[in-house]
Amino acid sequence: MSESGYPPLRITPSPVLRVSKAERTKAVILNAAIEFLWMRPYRDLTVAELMHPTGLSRAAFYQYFREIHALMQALQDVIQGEIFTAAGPWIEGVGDPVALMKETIAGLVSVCYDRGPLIRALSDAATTDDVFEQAWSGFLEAFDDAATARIEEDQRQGLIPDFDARPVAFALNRLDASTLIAAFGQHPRKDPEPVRESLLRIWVSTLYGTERPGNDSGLVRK
Amino acid sequence: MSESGYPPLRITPSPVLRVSKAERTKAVILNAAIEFLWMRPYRDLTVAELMHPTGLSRAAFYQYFREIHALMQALQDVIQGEIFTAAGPWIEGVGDPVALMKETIAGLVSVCYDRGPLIRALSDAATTDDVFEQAWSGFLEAFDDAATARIEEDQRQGLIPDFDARPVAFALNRLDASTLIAAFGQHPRKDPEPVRESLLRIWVSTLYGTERPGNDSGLVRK
DNA sequence: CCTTGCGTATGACACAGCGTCAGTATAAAC
DNA sequence: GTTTATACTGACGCTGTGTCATACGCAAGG
Repeated sequence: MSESGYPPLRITPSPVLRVSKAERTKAVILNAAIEFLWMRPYRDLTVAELMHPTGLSRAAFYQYFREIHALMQALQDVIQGEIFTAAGPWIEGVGDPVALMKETIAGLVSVCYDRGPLIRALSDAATTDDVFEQAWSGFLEAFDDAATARIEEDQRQGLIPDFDARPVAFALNRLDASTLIAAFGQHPRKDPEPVRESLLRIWVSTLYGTERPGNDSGLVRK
Repeated sequence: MSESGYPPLRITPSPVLRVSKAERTKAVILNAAIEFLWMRPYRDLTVAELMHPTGLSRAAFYQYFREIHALMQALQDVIQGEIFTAAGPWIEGVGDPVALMKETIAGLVSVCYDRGPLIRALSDAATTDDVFEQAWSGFLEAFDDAATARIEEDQRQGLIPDFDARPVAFALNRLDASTLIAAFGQHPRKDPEPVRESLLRIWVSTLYGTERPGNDSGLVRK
């Protein structure tokens, strides 16, 4: 996991040749935004301040993004991918669901620790524009769908008790999002280990029953 | 619970006589804000639009509030009280902790349903100003302290398994806050019943163990 | 009935940030 | 080296903020 003080992400538009100037400049702006949002909150982001370190004019920004939320959208696209990937094991995996859960939570905590302030910026930006708010909650809802499906599947297999899956999935996803953002969204970030343990405890207790002693849950999926 | 379409809260400065004009005018502004935020998001709130229905000028606003976040602070003070009261049973109560939990969650869901859009406005406003952000997270942290103390007390009595209480309390509080705001923060609000059930399920499974059949948990506090 | 005084309210101002546009510079194509 | 397309810019008008100096209105005192 990256140390505080340096932004952990860098947009590089195709390492191999033949990239239009436009694409390169867009990446420059995106990286300036990442740099900015790594150290300072979204509310301080203005087009002028964003563009200053690039040496380009304020107006140049509008060549590449219709407005600041379009830039946030681009940032979301990048981070969204990382998060989906991290969540993969429990969502799609086969085998002991508690072990998969463990893996997924660990991955989520790791990504959110590494990207914390950026993710917080996305979440903050979502409250300031109705279109981008849609995009952000669309992202969260995609998780609701996935978790709901996973829970219902495990209910069919008798691994999870019978309850209305969607609102529980909804609540558990909000739990993750807001806990991770609150814990890692600003400097200094909290210690990730207790966060990981708590989230794991809550998910596992809620879905697969409480207090499993060993590493092996005794449950197997599929 | 109040029906959608009408703001559920009204500031009335001392029903009995002898109230300065200043206090009355302040209440007028506060009520205008409540009315506004009941139907429209925080991002649309401007001083001009806020003051228009009061018949007063924009400048008059600054006689009563240094800026818009001071008004939000005043709103927070009102709502914070309601929420603390609702949470009382589990935080301070004596007896079966699962029953108390049930009561507390029901109270929280009820208040947040009734005040949903206003609470969301507070939470949105918190991202746009560093001073008010402090105030809002101070409110949440007060809950962390209370829940941590409650969990540790129940751990001492052997009602809750031994784990690091604070991060779990932290996570469960973020769970409540963000789930309730996401569910009831805009029109149309979600059906409160499934939300209540899910939150209860998660809290109880995590703290007092899973799957208690009857109404009586068999546990007793104190 | 007319002043005086104080609390309340206002129009007008300077400032910050946004998004646009007509026009200029620069790179690419030939 | 000229033409053409692309990238970039300064300057403008607009919306919203927060702060003045000034005006209003109404009670108490002359």
